[in-house]
Amino acid sequence: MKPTVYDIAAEAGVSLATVDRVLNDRPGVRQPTRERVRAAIEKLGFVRDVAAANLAKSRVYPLTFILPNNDNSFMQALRAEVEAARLRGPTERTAISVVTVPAFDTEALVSALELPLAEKSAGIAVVAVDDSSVRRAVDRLEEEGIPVVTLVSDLAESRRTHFAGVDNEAAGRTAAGLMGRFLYGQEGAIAVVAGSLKVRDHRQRLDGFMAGLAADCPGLTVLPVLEGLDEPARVHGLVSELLKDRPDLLGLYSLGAGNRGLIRALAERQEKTRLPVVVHELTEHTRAALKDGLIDIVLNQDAGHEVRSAIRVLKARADGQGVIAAQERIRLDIFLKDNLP
Amino acid sequence: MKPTVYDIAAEAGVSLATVDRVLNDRPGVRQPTRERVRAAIEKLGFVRDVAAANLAKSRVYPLTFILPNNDNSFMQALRAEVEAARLRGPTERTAISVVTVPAFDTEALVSALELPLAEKSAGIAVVAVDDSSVRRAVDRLEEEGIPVVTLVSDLAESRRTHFAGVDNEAAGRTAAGLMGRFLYGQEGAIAVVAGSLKVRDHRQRLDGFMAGLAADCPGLTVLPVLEGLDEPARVHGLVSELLKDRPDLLGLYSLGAGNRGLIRALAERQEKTRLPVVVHELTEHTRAALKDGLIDIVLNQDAGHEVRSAIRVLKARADGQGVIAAQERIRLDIFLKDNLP
DNA sequence: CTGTTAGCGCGTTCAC
DNA sequence: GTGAACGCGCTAACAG
Repeated sequence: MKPTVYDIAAEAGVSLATVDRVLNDRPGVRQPTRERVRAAIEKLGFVRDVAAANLAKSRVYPLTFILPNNDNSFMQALRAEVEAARLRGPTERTAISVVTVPAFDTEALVSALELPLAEKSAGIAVVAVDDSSVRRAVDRLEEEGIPVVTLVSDLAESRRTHFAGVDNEAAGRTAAGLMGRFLYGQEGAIAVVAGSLKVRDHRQRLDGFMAGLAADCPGLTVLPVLEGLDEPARVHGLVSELLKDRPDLLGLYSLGAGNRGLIRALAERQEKTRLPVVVHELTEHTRAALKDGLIDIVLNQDAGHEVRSAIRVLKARADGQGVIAAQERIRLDIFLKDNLP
Repeated sequence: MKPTVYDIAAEAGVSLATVDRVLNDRPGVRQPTRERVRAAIEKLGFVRDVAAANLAKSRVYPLTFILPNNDNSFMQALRAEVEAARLRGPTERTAISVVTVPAFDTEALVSALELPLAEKSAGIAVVAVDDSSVRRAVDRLEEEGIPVVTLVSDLAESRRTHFAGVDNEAAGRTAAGLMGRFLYGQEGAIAVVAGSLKVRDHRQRLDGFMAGLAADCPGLTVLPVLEGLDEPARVHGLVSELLKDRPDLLGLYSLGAGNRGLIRALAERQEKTRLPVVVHELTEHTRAALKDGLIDIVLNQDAGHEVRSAIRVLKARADGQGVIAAQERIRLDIFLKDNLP
């Protein structure tokens, strides 16, 4: 039989309450007594039943998700996943509240991270904007003992507990690796479309892509990066022009959003020569374009996994438990038309 | 406040025990009473607290994993993951027992699936061999109410509750899609190395590969399949010979195990021409070969995810709960040297 | 058929 | 400092 607190109490010759105090690191126990209890726990191999503890405490984990109000498909999907998780709250003992802030608005983000708001939470998940004021706000929360998980976009050098997102530099390198193999031996130019290079994940993807290309594909050069601001119309304009101006283009890597515009431009393209295209995020539009053969590869991060992972990590941190590291690693999904979910 | 069984009892004007009987579909309640309770549950939006129920029942889920004794890296990893899950048992209320059977031995598998053994289990996970006697054994267990999850390798047309593994046909198609893009426009032969085509997953991968190639790559043909029986030495011999005989070979797809031998043969290869290689399963050896540039792509299934998923599904089925479908989908991981975990 | 009651393993007042 | 006793939401005997 698994030992319980009773067994510990008996073994240590103390009462339940004392065992409980030691278990939860609360004051009111003399050092020697504390040691005796510790020894008993060790000796019997006691592992506390978190479910029972939560029942006794009627514990719910009040969690706060701070999300930007971007309206691209990915952020919509992310918000939908958070909402789905919120609805599962009763079953999972979570009470999730969602705070929406204007995209890329550092000040708004910082005030959402202010202590008074956060204090009611057992943990916070935030799509970070990489800025020193945000970093300070996050660090302060961690110092106060409120665990923070960055979601999708990380915060460099901060004390956040965990990052639930993909390695964007690796994503860029992977795009380069694929592109290089698709265009093996050829010489010429590749175009890159980004949302904005002020956003950390886009920057990282670009860095990874450039590094990968430089290392493995001597013949390929990259045209000046087009910034489409993640807006379909703008992306459409930029890419249309590009395709017209550079009929010799060898490949295209889109590392931001707004791919609806890119796909439209590709569909309108006149030349029927081969043009390998790699984009990010699986949406209704990129899925269709993949099937139609307009694009070759979609690199994706699973928003559902990211949200569920953030919740698991926050809950675990909230009561000092460990997590299964491999389970919390967000992978870079690579989709061809052949392995769509 | 979330309604509890007490609230239901009060609302329906019955006692706790009656509510409990209705909740658990146990006999001893007249139809009208049953209806009243049902109505109360509906009205108050009661959701039962599984954790509390499990606590009251001191429930543990006795789970049985039936695994083959193959000694290739993947099966070793799978067994290690099951062992890790077994050790987590106390925390997750599971009691996992492992039964090891000789690989590809249908009879041994069937007797492991016999009722007497299975009866002590709340659920069974099995690496299936696709055979009608196995199917019958599995179907009988399901009829008896013991949920069965197939792991890694599925059982066609059976009643198993769930398959925790990748879509192998999609994997084959994906290999073809990548190979076709790597070799765009070229004409010539590709070689395929399998373990044994008697194994369902290998067969499916091959079918997918052939179909994909036929559909998208008119210039590429496939040489007669080499069967390496998943043994490194044998694979080494076959591939060495192949590379010698066919210096014009365009690409190589290895859909089985024993890749240690394949990698050795590649390392010994004289010609320095390009030879795209796609293999399955990320192991110590394939990882190293990926880094060294001997192989280009590793298609992988995450054994840890498969095991954890099987456990979640079996637990959920055991008490009639649902699962988050997206979470239980085992994806095909595609690794380049650039996105290794 | 239905109701009463005592736990499951743990946390938390309160007294002592 | 320490302990006894009750309750969290639910199940399982045992009565009635």
